[in-house]
Amino acid sequence: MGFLERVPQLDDVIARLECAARLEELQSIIEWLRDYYAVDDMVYHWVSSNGTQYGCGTYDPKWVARYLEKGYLRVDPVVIGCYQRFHPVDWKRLDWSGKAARAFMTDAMAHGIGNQGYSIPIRGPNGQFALFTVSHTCADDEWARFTELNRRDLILLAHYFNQTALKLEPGRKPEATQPLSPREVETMTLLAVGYSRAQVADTLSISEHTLRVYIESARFKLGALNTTHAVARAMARGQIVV
Amino acid sequence: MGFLERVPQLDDVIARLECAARLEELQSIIEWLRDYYAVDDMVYHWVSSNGTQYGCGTYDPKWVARYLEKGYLRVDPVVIGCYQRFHPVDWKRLDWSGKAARAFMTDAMAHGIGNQGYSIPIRGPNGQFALFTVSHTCADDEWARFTELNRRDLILLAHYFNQTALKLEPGRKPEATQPLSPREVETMTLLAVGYSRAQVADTLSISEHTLRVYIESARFKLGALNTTHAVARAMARGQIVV
DNA sequence: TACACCCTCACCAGAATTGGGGAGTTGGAA
DNA sequence: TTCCAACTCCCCAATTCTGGTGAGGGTGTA
Repeated sequence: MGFLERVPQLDDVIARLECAARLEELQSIIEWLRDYYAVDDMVYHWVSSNGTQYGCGTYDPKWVARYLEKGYLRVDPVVIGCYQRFHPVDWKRLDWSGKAARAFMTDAMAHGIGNQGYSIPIRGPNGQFALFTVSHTCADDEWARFTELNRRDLILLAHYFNQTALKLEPGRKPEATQPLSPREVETMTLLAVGYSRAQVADTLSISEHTLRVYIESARFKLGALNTTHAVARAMARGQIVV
Repeated sequence: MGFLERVPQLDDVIARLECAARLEELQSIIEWLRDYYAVDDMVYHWVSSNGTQYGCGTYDPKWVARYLEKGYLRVDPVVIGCYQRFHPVDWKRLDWSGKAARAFMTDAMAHGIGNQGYSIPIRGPNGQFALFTVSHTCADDEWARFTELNRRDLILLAHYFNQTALKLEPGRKPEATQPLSPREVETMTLLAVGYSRAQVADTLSISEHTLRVYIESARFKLGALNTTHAVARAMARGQIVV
């Protein structure tokens, strides 16, 4: 029935990804894929809401170390650009203006990063954000052909890499997200869309005193220091929909 | 090179999706897919951050109307469950306890919704959230075989449906996201992690007066009514990373 | 050279939020 | 039944936030 049932190699890779019991295994899989596609580099990089980072890929370790040391995460136009969009994006279409971005690019080039790149952003609840990137050194038209041909492979691979990485994420369980009660959810939601406490209380037809109890209890459950923090956490954890 | 280059039918559907110039075309494509996979129903449903909803699919219009009228969006365990996870999920694995959920299920059954279902959540920045769902009436083992076989097709289709829907979304352009200055980003970020204004000013080594200017200007740029709203918007739009 | 934007600082008064208390009802779960 | 969690209401005082206006120096672009 399925479109894809006749592609044993994709099946194999996905099966290997799904069976992986340790994050280290992803490294060998991604190296295999790099060779299969005959590109310079292939990288899966994931950032969770609490700042945890994990990555596997074929970048020069020196470049990875420098990237972390320099805090390039907040400069890299690939990360910034992908953070704000959903679709796979060619590096050429990103915003490389700005002093910091250009300095970053020359530094990357000096460390052997290819002039072409294609990155697939992946998002999940709890502010999860991951990138699956392919990079290469070649001419524009050759790169266009490559991405056109392999886009769908890469989307699927990005998805399964992320699935496996999330499954194996070590610091996942401790975040025992305490569920909010319906009233607390309503309260947080209305606060997140700009209502003042008085307006929220009015909207929910309860007294402002009662409302404060909800804010307090939600704040406690979310481990937040103040109302703004509580709303931010509730959003980041996907407990409210704004 | 690519794993998938030999699957012309998937190419065709994706090409049709990418060429679509109007949301109505998605409807005929999804009907075609429903027939191709020989399932009861197939639905793409998307909710944007401003509450806009869009859907196309093969559900009975009466059920869709009832769903909207009853506000089932906030009751439906499929939506609630998928909102908090990233991976495709079988309906059987969702939490159907709770009075509201059970009432919803019997109502859905009465409207001819299948007993089996498989939903793929899709997420983007700006709180975008979409669901691609396949539903059918059959036995558990038959359904397990179906999902096992077609999971990857469905992931790709979900992706391309979402891509097209976002591209065609009418209320998308007006959201001219005004970029925040570095200081404004720092301010919003620190507020989002629970710092008080005094703490933020201290951390940034500026006076609290200055800090207020940033908050005010960020609030203005974000079109926010207060600080909490500004932080929520900055987060939802991916302008700060918490 | 303008112009625009960013960063920095200041004043003031009113409005809103916050941190502690305590207490009663309801409905579902053990 | 008993217990717990959720929902509702109330007081008070200190702290914090908000809204408006003004002003100077730096940097980069047109």
